[in-house]
Amino acid sequence: MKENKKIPPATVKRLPLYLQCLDQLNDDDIGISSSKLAELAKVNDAQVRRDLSYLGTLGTRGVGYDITTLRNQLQLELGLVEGWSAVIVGIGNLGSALAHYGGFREKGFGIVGLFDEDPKKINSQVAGLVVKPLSDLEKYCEKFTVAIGIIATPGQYAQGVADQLINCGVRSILNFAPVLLKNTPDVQIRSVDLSQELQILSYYLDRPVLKAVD
Amino acid sequence: MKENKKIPPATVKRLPLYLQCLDQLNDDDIGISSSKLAELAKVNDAQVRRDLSYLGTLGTRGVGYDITTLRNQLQLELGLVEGWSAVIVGIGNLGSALAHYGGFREKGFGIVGLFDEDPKKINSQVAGLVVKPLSDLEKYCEKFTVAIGIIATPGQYAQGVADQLINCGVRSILNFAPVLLKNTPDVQIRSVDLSQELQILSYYLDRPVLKAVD
DNA sequence: AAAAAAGGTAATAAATAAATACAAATAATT
DNA sequence: AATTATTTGTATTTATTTATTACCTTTTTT
Repeated sequence: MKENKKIPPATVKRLPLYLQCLDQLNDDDIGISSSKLAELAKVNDAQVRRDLSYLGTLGTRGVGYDITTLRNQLQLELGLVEGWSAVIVGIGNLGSALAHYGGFREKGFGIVGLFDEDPKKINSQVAGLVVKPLSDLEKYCEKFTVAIGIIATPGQYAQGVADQLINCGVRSILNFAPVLLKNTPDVQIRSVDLSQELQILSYYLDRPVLKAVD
Repeated sequence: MKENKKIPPATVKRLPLYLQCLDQLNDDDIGISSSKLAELAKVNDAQVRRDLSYLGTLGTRGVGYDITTLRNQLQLELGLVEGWSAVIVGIGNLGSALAHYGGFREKGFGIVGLFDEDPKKINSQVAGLVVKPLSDLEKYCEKFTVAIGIIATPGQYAQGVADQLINCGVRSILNFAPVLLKNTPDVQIRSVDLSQELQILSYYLDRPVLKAVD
């Protein structure tokens, strides 16, 4: 099942998970079996093999998967070797936390700009970058070919910021503001709503036996 | 379809979304139809009706849903009126941002304690609370009947913290550390991995036509 | 009285996940 | 060298979950 680029969304969602599991292994481990990886990722072992088969023939029968090869292929498929540039808009507590978050750079994403409209924040330094006004956004997007916009503004500004980002050619948006952004063709939008996550947990607080969805 | 408490996980996940959509309406709106709500939440209108039917017979045929009733029922079902207490462990940039985040209190969650092991952070004030060492966790959990633990530590400490939380009787955990926590019976664990979200976006950067899963 | 609007729900379709099975390749053992 | 055990890759089936369609009922409007 090679070369066909239609990887099911549910599989795509698990690929970063597999990558994470590989990172948790000992440095001296050289190979891993589908059953071991399945155990770490808490999924079925046949599912691991099926998921990975979408990336090509990576394993060796009777042996397992070479960890380095597997990691490389996962990174390649996820586009983590392209060195995508990202900007963060809204440098409050959350935006600032995101700017400091090491996990982004580690995975190949470079934060190249921080933006805010608050005069008190503009020109201040956060995580080694100078916060700029939104009017500089277009300039930055051109200069750094920004691929990803991260929105961490209060809800009421999020749609406006999204529009500006899209206008500047940004095709992927990760939204932390607690609002639903308008869909735009050819633009991928993912939203993480912290309080919604807590609300889902809250539902299951009364019902500890039930099983939640990821 | 009343009284039966088996609401499908996919539906539970959408309930906070519906609540959010209601908040975006004008104050003078009194009622809403399933099709209007569906438009706001970007789902199918029959789905809205089916989802809401799990909460009982809330609407009126030919009329629609009364917004106040709907909001109350959603909050009730999600347990947002119980006033759950939560603690945050790991007061770095992200933990600090979470402590300041107003959305939690707004939805009825009270952050009653902040914990960290770094001596430089212990006894410092963050968002009006004093950061305490983990050794105080048990005391707090008893005193405030803490229901939810939020983990914002570096990955390597997350499992240990989770174990301690569970040990103190906490039954729900929201994990921001980039690791998979062990499953424990009767404990609900939700993980938000910021870099995984970005990785999923990254996959679709090359393939703007495909549709991602939530 | 008829038509339009809107919820509730049964039935169907689609997507996802899980399980099974087995051929093919490799490694270990005898 | 032959046999046995292991493990991937994949086809097939089955089950489960989720989403959509269709239609009936109730209410409001004309």
